[in-house]
Amino acid sequence: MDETTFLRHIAYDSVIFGFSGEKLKILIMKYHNTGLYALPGGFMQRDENLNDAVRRGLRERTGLENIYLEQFYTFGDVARYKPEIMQMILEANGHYSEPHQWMLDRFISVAYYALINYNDVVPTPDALSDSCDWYDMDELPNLMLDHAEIVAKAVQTLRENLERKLVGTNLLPPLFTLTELRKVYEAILGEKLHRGTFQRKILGLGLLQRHEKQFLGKAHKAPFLYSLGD
Amino acid sequence: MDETTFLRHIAYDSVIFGFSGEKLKILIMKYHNTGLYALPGGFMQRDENLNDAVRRGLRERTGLENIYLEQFYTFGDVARYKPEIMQMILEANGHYSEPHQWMLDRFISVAYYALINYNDVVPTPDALSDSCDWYDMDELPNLMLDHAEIVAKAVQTLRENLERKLVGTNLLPPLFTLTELRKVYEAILGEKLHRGTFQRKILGLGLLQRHEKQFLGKAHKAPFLYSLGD
DNA sequence: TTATTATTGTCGCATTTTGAGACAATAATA
DNA sequence: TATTATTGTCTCAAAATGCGACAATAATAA
Repeated sequence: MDETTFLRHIAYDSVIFGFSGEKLKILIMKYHNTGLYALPGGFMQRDENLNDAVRRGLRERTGLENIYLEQFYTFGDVARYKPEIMQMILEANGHYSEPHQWMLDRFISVAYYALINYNDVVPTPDALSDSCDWYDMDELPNLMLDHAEIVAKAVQTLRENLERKLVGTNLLPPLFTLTELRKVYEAILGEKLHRGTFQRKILGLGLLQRHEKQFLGKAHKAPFLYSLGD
Repeated sequence: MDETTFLRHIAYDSVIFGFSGEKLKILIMKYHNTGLYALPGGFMQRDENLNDAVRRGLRERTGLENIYLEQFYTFGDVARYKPEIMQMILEANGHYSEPHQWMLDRFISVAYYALINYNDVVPTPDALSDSCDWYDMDELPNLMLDHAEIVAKAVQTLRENLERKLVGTNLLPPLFTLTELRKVYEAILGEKLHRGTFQRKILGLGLLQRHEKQFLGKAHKAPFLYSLGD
């Protein structure tokens, strides 16, 4: 990780959303011996597309390829330049050496959000952090720098996009029921939706394909499974 | 303009929209002796907020303060790194010296669009360019690098935001008629809108204040003037 | 075998929103 | 005083939405 590999002043942060079946969750990292919580982020290699750098980081953190990813804002205030915080993180990891000094300079951060299937992810911390865990969206720890603001803007953008694209399916397995999809919408929007109306609207888009029924051994009618694309 | 003033690798580009009364227009710059057309852009000072850097550039180019400004995407592909083009621009301006070498490095560009009142702007070129003029949105010259893609994404984002916010008024003077506002919408969306329906919807938002009538000396009923905010 | 339970797919109806034409009002001109 | 072009507003049909209802059904209990 030397300064000739990466572009100076440019970082990215990612808000990684997952859905547990009930609540919307976000992947948060904790740095060694500092008590600092942060969004997963990283730097851009000199010969690498910005989007590819983010995908590379997500792959390392989640093990997943082909993630649904959307860039939503670039944060560039001077106020987010706090070298003493990065210094603290580096020192807590035993990095006092010259090759890391470039990380103490000012950065702007391009922010992305990702939607992934909660169940096929094993969160993996990076070299500087000792954990990488799911947190309920409404029970996040105190995040460093402007990361709380980044999360807020991610949620806002996700809500706006939810009404335009059929995006919620990325938080579910390939086959899902309409009730599961509705619960995703409810978790994102933070409100209950009428079952009949939701069903009519989603099916009316003509974007879902119906498959065989899902028998869960429950004492009631079994729902159909659906997948994206017809 | 030396390399210690600005952050390396970071630029911005702005898509500045104006409305002539009929068509949507964009401000385009032409570089001296090169035949190259480009969006107005610039660099970020080391002690400056990203948004402030863009406002500074807009002020220099249009003379306006308090412009409606929206960040919409950050372009970071390797393919947009073409040092020979910047080299050509610098040489055409007689800048062969070391202090400009940092401009030949790779840049990512944060893109903004601005909505301004066409009538109170005198476009002003910068040091490297010899003109700065309005072009009809559907008659743009060939733009350098990925600037055509930037314009396309700006238009797409503007259309999406048009339905959410009452944003078209920024392209008009403080007082305007509903017909003028409708023509702005039609120019942005690229389609005719029904007069009665448009009027009902806009007034139904309750965001416009009605003022005295506008008498233009035309042989027909005079329209009311409106302003934003009640 | 038959009733019970919980949930699903879908329908119907009232309400709201939207699309499109119509018509009187009116500012200037003929 | 009639004509012209455009405005503000209305009405009616069509489409979309909100919300409850009801039969269907998969498993369990009686």
